[in-house]
Amino acid sequence: MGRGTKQPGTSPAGIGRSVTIKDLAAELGLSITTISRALNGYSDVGEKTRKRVAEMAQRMGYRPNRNAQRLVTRRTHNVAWVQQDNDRKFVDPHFVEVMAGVLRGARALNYDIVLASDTPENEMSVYDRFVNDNSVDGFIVDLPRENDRRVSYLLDAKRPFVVHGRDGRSGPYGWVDIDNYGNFYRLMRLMLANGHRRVAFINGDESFTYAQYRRRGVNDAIADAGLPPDTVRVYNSLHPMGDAGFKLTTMALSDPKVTAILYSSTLMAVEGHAAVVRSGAGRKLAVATMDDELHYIDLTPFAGQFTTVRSSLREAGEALIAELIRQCNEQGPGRGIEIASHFEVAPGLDPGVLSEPLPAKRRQAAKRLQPA
Amino acid sequence: MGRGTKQPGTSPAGIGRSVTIKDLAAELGLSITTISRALNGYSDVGEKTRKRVAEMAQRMGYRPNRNAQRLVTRRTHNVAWVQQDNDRKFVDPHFVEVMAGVLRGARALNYDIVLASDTPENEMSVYDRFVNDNSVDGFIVDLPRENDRRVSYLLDAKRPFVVHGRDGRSGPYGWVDIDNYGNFYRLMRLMLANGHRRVAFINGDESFTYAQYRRRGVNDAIADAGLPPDTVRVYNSLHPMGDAGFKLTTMALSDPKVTAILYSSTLMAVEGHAAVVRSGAGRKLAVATMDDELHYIDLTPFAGQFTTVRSSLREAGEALIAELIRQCNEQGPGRGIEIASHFEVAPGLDPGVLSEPLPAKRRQAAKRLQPA
DNA sequence: ATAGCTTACTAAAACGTTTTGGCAAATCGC
DNA sequence: GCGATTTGCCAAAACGTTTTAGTAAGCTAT
Repeated sequence: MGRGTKQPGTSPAGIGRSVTIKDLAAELGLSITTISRALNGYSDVGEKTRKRVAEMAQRMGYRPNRNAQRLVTRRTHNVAWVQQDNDRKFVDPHFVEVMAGVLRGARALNYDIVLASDTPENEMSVYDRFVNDNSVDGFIVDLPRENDRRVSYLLDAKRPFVVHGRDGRSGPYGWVDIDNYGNFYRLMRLMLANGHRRVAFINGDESFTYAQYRRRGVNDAIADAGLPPDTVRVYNSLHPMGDAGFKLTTMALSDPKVTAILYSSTLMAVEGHAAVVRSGAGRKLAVATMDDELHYIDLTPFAGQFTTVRSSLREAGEALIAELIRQCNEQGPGRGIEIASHFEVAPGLDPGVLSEPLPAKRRQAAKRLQPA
Repeated sequence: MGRGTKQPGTSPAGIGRSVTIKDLAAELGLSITTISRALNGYSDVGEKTRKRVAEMAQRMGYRPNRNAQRLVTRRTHNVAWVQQDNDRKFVDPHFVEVMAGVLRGARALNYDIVLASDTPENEMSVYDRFVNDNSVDGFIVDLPRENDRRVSYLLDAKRPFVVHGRDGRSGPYGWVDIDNYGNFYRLMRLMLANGHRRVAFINGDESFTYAQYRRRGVNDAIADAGLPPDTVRVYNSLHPMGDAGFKLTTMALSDPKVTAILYSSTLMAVEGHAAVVRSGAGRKLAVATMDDELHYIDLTPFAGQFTTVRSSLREAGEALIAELIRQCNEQGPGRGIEIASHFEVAPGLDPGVLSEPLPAKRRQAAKRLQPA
């Protein structure tokens, strides 16, 4: 046979054919059109027929072939989540919390998540693939940097997407975020109002916007109180967690004037606690932390010792997928959604200043990184 | 118009059509057959033609429509991972490590992961959906229980799948696992050889097989040493982490005879360490833990204090996807793959007994839960 | 009774690939 | 130089849906 042969080895998998719409049509003596329209709830199918079709579909175990549906409707009911695979960021356990929310929301709305990872050198190629091969309807973008390339790309490609966090640009796009700026502005103001004049701020990696917002909140609170910039001392944990909490806390405490520590993550606060206990013989410290409600780490051993501002990463996940699917259905521009945060002040501190609003000139600071 | 209308509201999304194989054919004056075969590396296309096609595809930005391919080939290049959504188990951060490995392997082999969650009451319906709607080629099953229903179902449905862990059944199926039994047999034997006669074992949830294997390893080591069963005292952490480590350690230490603690997870060991420090004023304890190389928790603060047996969850993830894809391509039964573990013994302990093999009668114990 | 409307159905086209079964021209063996 | 083989291409069918553009039968209003 002069038949052509293929080099790359793709062949088996996929079990024998299953029940199709055609089988139903044959069995019921109806056209496939009617079957399809009956099953999809169109009004031009008689009640009796619809019932007959539904019953037969049930009886024969009919399941529509998703790929045929996707081919013709150009909708996949899948959305993509691309994880950075660079050994450092990938493993952030916050991811799991957000994903839990996304999955829950997706299930409720009949979507699935397509998860993939990129290579750090070649970040955009995965997005490029998904944008062009019709395998997803939209995207979730996590951990944005300032003016994130992924956001630019997806805006350009006019694909639905939602960012977890904000990338600081001024144009409209879909995002879900907490008020990082406002939370840290308030946390810092709380410390200042309680007399602390040397605060260690253990922030995350400031190449990500969430950490930039937080830092600006802290700095602005100091400026607005008319205090010198060195009232705060910033330490950056480039590793999202791990030793950072312990080491950075030890470093911070080497300055004997420090009376308060602000953590950008609960896990670091917990790790740092060991350092506090170890080093500070009798030293009294005010500790505050942004607590993302990591579901698997329990703070009860530290209850009453930390001031926390909490928000739900699961709620964020559910909002992400809901907004994304809304965009898929309605087209139109993405919307921004802010997730609420709740303060819980440690007993020693006077919470008075927390209820005061942010100064008018700071209202916009929470939204953009660059001046508009 | 008497045209039928639809009740459920599905409509937009999906940008205008893109370059198809037909466009290429028209542009080049060739048939779509030739385009397809050129692009897919068949031998019956001339070299010149193949080059022309490849160049034009590149130039016009052609990307095959995955859904059309999937429809006709019955292969999706997607595999499913279904997470339990029950608020307790979902958030296990070990998941992230395994997933990182799976994603890396999937990328290398040109697959994507479809992630979904189930409802606890209705566990099987997601599998049922994926098995019947042609949206995935195979499955990854995590955290098996004894004679896991998911395994039974997928064996029945004759779909490719790989279990992370073993479900204890005797028939062949695909799995990737560490030697939980052997590791804990050895860990316990090490403690006994070093004179410990009252050991607290803080195990995981024994409704999962990994914890059952570990417990059996511990029990058998005691039996083989001719010691009474109450040489070990088992505490179960139903919550995979969180307060468990702290609370259970405190409980365990209330028995003053305890001289060694065996942890089933590094995170619990780390949490427990706080309890050890707090309660045990000068108390000397040997601590050993199964350390799954959680990438984001750094043990350097504890280096030299713990005996650990480590294995790579990433490696497990990569093995999972590789074995799964092998099954998809070759059909045939699944294979079992064991991931290596490495011991690191704390300075105070004599490691002598570690190099000795397991007793012959125990060789099979690592494989099955039920007697064959 | 009849024009027009509604109800309940359908045949055929389309979605974008891969695969099947050829076929004409070029090359080879002798 | 001639039959057999190889090379390089193609038309058409198939995958399983949805959608378009109907139509025939029954009902309604006059």
